[in-house]
Amino acid sequence: LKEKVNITIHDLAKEMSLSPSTISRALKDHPSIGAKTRLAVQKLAKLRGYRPNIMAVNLRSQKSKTIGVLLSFINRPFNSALISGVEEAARAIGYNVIISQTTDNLEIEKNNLRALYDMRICGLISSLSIETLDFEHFDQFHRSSTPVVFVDRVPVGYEGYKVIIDNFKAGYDASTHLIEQGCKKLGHIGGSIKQQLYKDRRDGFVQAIVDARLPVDERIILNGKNLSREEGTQMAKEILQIKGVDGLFCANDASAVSALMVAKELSIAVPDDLAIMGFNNDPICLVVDPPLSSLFHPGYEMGKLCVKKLMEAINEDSSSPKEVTLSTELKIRKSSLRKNKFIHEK
Amino acid sequence: LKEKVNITIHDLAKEMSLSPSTISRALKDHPSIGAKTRLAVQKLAKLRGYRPNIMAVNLRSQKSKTIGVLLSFINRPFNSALISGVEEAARAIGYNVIISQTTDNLEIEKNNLRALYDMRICGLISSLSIETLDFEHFDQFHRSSTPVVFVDRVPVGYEGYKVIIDNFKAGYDASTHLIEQGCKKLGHIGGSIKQQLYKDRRDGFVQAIVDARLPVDERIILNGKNLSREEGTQMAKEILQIKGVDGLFCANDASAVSALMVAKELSIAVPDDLAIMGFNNDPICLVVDPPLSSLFHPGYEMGKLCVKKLMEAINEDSSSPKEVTLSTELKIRKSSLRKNKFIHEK
DNA sequence: CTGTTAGCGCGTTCAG
DNA sequence: CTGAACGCGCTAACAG
Repeated sequence: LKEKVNITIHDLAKEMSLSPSTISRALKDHPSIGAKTRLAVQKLAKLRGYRPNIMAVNLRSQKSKTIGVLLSFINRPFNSALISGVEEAARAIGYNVIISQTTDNLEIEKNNLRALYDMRICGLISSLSIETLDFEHFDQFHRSSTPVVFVDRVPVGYEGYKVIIDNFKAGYDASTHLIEQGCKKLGHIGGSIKQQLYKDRRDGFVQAIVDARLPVDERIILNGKNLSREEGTQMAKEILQIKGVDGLFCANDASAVSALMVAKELSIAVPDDLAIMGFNNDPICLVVDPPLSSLFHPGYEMGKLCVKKLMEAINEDSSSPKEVTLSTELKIRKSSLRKNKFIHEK
Repeated sequence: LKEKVNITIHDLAKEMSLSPSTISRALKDHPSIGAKTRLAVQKLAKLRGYRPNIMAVNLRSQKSKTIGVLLSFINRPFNSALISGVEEAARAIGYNVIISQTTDNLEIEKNNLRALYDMRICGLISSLSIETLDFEHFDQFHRSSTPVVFVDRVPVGYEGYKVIIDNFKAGYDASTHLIEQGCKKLGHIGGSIKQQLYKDRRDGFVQAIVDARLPVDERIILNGKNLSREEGTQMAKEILQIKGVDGLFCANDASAVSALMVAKELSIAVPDDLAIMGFNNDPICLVVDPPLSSLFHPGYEMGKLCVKKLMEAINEDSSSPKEVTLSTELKIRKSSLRKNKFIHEK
């Protein structure tokens, strides 16, 4: 019943009394094929609804035109924006996208990486799981010359392709903004120091305080594990029980929102008694009350850029730098705005 | 330099002075292979790091162990939760997941569907683009006996696999709740009536009003196009300029949040002067002020269930029904709670 | 300009 | 229990 639903070049060849290779060449505009046969072949192919068998093409060419994406959780605003950018850029140039999530578990990361390797993906885009400290499970790709682009959470000291932001500068800028708004005693809700990017945000934060000749108080500079809503609540409570904290820089928006809520519970006025900054600029920032200041972290653009870098690697185009640092942008909203309060963003 | 990074059964065969077919059989525990050779082969395979070439396996077996997912936008809370569920369930049984987004554009939907077809995916999970009214571009999968599971936005009158919620009931329940809270004049911000699910939500809403012997006022029952934040703002303004509207049921959370903001601008007290209900139970519901009541729409679970249904189709297991309707759940929060205000959810 | 041949790596007949 | 041979569908080298 499911007869000849997928026709092959052999079918066309037989029907036209030509050889399969002629069909193959005609379909891909090979110069050595005459215009009349070429057009005739293409016409019949279209008529019969011919579609090349990609599994055969892959086997033949030893590559798959498929990009693998590996990251912690698909359903997080930053990650899903990243994937969206990857998908759009990849699709536009005829590549497919296979996704894989680690749920921040190293064992799953290893297993899924293996599965992607087995699929013979032509390139990998990955952000490390929070637990990942060594990276030898990525070596299989290097050994088989499959390009890898790391994004966001990247290995320390890695020399290959990277698409990142300047986390130190972002942390510095965020804190400087708080200081400019008159904050004197700054706290920090940070992520796992296993990941360099959280260290960098923290270091930038501390440097800004030092540069402003303000005191650094280690009791209110905390680092968590996964920066969940719950963890944010806990850390905010811990920080806010210290007297006089008037500014708070959080390494993601979820924890910043938690801090906002804790402040509300404790009847601490935001921003007047406590100015708060988040990180990522998740959609959530615009709907909390007061709207949350944050650092725009360009997920979608980073996704598109990852694909671009991957193509440079595949095409062995070394004219561009392997490491790209995108700029973040301070999004100032009410949660941190003590002066010039007329500034208002929808 | 990239010498023998991928070893094949031929390599193993040569090394062990056996034939490739013996290796092949030994590796998959074929009963006709002796225990000693079988174990020896498996040991060497592991030692040499043998990995089957999936492209060859696919070509040989004419199938790919890859599930295609096609939906509007990856970076929307409901969709990314769905994808997350699909990925986890698929990965657990050794399937890969290819994603594809239509950006609610019919032409892109057709093109991407074609790309998925060409990949010879073994099953498709799809939610229709908002523009999609006829579905013949899905026929290619039916013709090639590739199972399709529709989810959420499903074709009208489709007889095959479907994973959905009861949108009529959800709309009815939402409105009934508003009525129970004392609302007398209910407005509705609805989605595109091109999609049955938005019609159903609206119909349920209207039915609840009728059943309560309250008047139905068409001027405050609107249907939009994409239910974006902006559209929500516009429709909310239109509805709230009619006097006496004291309840509002919105077909998604984005538009409900917009309505909340419009109410705030117009100094309309929520919930006392206006009770608001959203739909989907996006994370955003918990952080707006007041917290937004909504209908829990189980994206993650629906994703897992889609994979389950796909497997039933692939295994030709017809013992389960093709259509599954998951139940939604009313999440009552402050935005709609006029009575029993002590109820409180974190 | 076109046809023939060979092989990508695997699984699966059919022989032995 | 094991091996030889074949073909999945396509493309590229080698003829002519």
